Amino acid sequence: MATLSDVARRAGVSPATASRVINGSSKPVTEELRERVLRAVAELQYVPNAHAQLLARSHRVAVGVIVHDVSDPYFAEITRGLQRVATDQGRLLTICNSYRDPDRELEYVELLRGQQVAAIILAGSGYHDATFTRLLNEKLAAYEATGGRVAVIGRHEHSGDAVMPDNRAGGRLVGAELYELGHRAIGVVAGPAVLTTTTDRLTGLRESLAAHGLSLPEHRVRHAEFDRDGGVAATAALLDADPGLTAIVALNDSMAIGALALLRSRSVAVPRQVSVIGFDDMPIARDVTPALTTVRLPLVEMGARAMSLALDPGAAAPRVEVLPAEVVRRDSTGPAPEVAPVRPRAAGSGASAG
Amino acid sequence: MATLSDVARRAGVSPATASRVINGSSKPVTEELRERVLRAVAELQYVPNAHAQLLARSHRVAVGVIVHDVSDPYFAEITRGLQRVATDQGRLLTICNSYRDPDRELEYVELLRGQQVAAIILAGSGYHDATFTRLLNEKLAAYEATGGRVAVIGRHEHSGDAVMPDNRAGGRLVGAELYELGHRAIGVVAGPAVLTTTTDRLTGLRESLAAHGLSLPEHRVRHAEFDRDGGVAATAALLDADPGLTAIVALNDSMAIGALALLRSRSVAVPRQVSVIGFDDMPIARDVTPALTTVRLPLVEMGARAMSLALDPGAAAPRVEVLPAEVVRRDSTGPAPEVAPVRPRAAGSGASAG
DNA sequence: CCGGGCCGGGGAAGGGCTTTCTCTGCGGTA
DNA sequence: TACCGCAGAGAAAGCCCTTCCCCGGCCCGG
Repeated sequence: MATLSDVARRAGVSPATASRVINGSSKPVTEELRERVLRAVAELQYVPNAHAQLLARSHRVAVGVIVHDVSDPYFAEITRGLQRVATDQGRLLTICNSYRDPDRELEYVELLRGQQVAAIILAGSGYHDATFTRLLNEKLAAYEATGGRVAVIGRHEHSGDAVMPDNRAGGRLVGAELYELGHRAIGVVAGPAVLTTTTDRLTGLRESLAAHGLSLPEHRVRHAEFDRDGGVAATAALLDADPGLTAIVALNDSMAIGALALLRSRSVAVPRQVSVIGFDDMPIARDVTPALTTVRLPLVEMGARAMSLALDPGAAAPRVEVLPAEVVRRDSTGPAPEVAPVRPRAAGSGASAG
Repeated sequence: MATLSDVARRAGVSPATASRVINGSSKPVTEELRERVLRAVAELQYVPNAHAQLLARSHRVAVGVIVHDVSDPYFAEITRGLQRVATDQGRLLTICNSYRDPDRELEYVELLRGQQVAAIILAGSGYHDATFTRLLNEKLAAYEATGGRVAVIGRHEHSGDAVMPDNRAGGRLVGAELYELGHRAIGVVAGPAVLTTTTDRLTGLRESLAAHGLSLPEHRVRHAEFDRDGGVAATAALLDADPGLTAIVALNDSMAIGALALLRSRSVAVPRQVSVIGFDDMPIARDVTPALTTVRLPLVEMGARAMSLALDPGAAAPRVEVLPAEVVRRDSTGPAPEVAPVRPRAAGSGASAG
């Protein structure tokens, strides 16, 4: 690789001058030398060594984000928001996928610290795991102690700047929505119990049902992976155990899509026999059939806000921005049927399917 | 930030020894010093400066990939394959989104070069743009000249190692499939004409139709963005101009989903009135309604192969791996209806919709 | 008893860049 | 004419780490 001194030598100037031309330093350089340098750069196809630059420069320009999985639309949207603000401020964004592995998450914090990023953003649910939380907070504290900035999205456990989607309120909206439609036999297709996002949404849902005197027994909540196939599995388990359900709450849209797939495979009409409601409102939600009723979270906005917090010098007190959830009514929910709606697969005859 | 010399000082050893302990060098260090160093590392929460390490070490460990957009499932799948192989070989993957902007793509090549990556992988369609192609090849050549490795996915323009999905054969499969089902009035919802992926698929389609004596007039091909909304727009234009179409070919699945959405909004039954076929087989294809018939490309495999090529020292001759396409029949295609199937929105009376 | 070889450890030279400081030479002012 | 100041260029000191090379002990063999 050509180096700066190669360029300088070829242009017949000192490395200092070459550097000044290349970086557009404030220090003036005569037009002639400037041109000689630029010509040398072009001829040698010179590209500065980014690592050497970072080492020599004082201020850090990159920002890191740790998500569960960018190819999950939920994080893809958040990342879009992060990216937008980062780019606006001339910063590079490094994306790390933890694939929901807490250990990997810890490793990535170290990695990003080693990369000298200006800020670390943690997106995605936290874990109910005291040891992990302590370890993570230690690492983050160490990072912050050396001037690093930290912002989190949707995590209670960190005490600094945070953007919080109102998962609990969203859960309440789901409960209210279904209650109004007359549903009383409600099953929940939930993500891993260890994720705070799961429990927050569930808590909200329970709260609103409780307000109407309904309870949500444990056997009507099935935990599985937070993805399409998890949704299929949990829905199947739910229906097998309790064929009388009239509504299924999926705690995210991916699972809801799995639920729809399973219901279709069992020829259960949605929403005539069973209503399905999701959570997040990812873009594909409007394109499945029936179009998915869901709780919308302002994902892009969440990303953008988090990046702004991370790049802002930071107030003394931690800033927490709570972003509201709202119901988006589409075609997968409807009034509860009046008769037992789901026939067990084996059963062949009987009951009109009004 | 604590530095290596901080650690060394605290442990009462030289930086050289500290470095050896931390990196597990082959040079032996007595147990006592080793422990002192490790304790100091823990106490100071020391993390090596990755940039300094890269500068000091000779060999490059990171690999860069430039995709159009990772949040597009097509690239998400490819990236998954890349990632898997990279991780297996202990390498870090840096992902860059060009958002289909050729200039940004050029910039990212420079950026990755500056980052001293061991290899650059270009995923996603090339462009019909001679100037851009020349510029890109120059930059890549310069990179390769300094020992960098390059592999491309689905691009003809680069002469080195490549993984090529067989887009043209895939196009032919689409044509054959629809012809067999009796479709003669076929419209194409195409991506930007400037992308080679678009033209390759189109060429294949034309070939197979021509083999049956059919032609594909220009007005039955509508170009738009390669995404859902592009699919909506192009399908609308197609149907408005030519209500007699019995089949719509979308040149990728995102556009196909847009096509389905538009058809649904116009109450056109799929596949009874109009068949829809996509391309790529992204995961969501099976979950839309009707489930999408499409041409499957082994996306993850493509990524994995490309990374293997990139990390392999490389033969003298460029290696090109062509991966086959195959039709996945689902529910969005069916026999062509016998009577004119689509009534213009405005028209109210007439023709039975058998 | 002395010299060579080996082992554990440190000194110091980079690696490529930025930036401060220094130096030169010029123009302007008294 | 003498001096001051400044613009423009270069020398060199880092930034933090790795690794080559060397050094001092020790053990062993001659």
